[in-house]
Amino acid sequence: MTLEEFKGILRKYNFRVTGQRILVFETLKENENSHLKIEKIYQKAYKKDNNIGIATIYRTLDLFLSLGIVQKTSIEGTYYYELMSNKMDHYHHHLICKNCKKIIEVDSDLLKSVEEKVKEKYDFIVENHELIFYGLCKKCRERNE
Amino acid sequence: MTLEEFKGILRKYNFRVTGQRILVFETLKENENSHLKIEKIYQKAYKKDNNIGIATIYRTLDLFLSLGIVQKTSIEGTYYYELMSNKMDHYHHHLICKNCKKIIEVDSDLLKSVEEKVKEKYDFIVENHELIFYGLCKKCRERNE
DNA sequence: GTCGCTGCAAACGATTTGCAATGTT
DNA sequence: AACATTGCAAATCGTTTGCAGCGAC
Repeated sequence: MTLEEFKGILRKYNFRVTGQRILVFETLKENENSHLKIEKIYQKAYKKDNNIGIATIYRTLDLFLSLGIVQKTSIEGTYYYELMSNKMDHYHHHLICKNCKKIIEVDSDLLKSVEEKVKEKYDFIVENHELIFYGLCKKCRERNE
Repeated sequence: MTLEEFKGILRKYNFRVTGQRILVFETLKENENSHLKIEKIYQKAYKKDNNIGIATIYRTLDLFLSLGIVQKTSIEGTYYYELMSNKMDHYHHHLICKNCKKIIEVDSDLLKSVEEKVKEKYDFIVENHELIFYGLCKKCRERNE
């Protein structure tokens, strides 16, 4: 999503294009492959404009969520935010390294066959899922040898 | 896990068998197939003994967690507790119905082949995982027809 | 009798809210 | 000019902590 597309979404729904909203958008954009907690987003935004308040970060992220601009993921009790990309609509998995805590994004559809089994066995139709694998990434395995 | 086995675990590690610990254990035991938030556990325990304080619930659940008596799962920003059963050690999935919010436990190992793919593609070794499917259970589909 | 455990209330951290000032339209 | 948005500080919520008294051993 480009900055202009982003502004377009705000205008389309009659929300104002403010400096703070652009700031938060750009912060997320610059960290497109990370997963940031609210506090981290606030710190990064604050560095660029030390006038922004944390309440604005909360309100802005809530707005972005309701407009489908960001996606939020709950991992071990805290929420992480990332810009929505179209690939992640249904297929959204994370690998979390126990050691370095890095969060790796997985974008392929690993679960099609699993969802079919769930339908058969539990008569439950899956619309979305959240899958987190905990383990060790390559680097951390090598470091521990 | 029986009450006597539970007391055995406490004694084994030199923790005292108190009325409150038994109360929390029994509350979890009576709701073996549900997933309860802290607040709910407190309410249920409070009904049986309106002298118990919520701080005790927090401390007791922390203790149970460290002793492997309960398992806690983070779902959409809050933690849910349930008595540990041996089947759930590695294979622990949940189906959450969007409509009735019921949480259905899945105990079969659906992900063996997926974990192999993760190893190949991301060079990441999975030690544990948390999988949540969001969708519609049978009852809610019928109700909405 | 010792000391681990508990209830209470105060403290804490994360999030939300009310409101006057500001910025976008 | 109208009013949506913001920063600030106070309020609120869930969780943790310190401590005196109680209860298990």
